[in-house]
Amino acid sequence: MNDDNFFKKVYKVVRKIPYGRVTSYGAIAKYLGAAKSARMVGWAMNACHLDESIPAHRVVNRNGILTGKHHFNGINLMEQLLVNEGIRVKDSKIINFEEVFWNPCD
DNA sequence: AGATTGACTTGCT
DNA sequence: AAGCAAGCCAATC
Repeated sequence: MNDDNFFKKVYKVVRKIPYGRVTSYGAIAKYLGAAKSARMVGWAMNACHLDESIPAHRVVNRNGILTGKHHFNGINLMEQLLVNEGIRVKDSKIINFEEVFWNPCD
């Protein structure tokens, strides 16, 4: 595979997230075989600003909370995007998280 | 070069 | 039930 780096793998998975769906850092990390490396997923997202094709707003923590919204252009942007995709977000938290959750293994 | 932080998660007490 | 600690790897100070 051309994705030798953890980051590359993360990017690939995140890019595969379907519209109107979200996933969690742990789910991605776990899918990559490093369940404890959820932080690295976050780091990858931090660098995702270099790649506009990565829907980082569709990646939240396992609680469905938009923990990384502070890293976006605007505090509301992330929440706005999710709501725009039909995801019910309230106070930086996804209401129907289980409904919109997307498992990379699927 | 060593220490600290960071968009997290899981497990034990 | 709630709080604290450890683990992951890379980047920054």
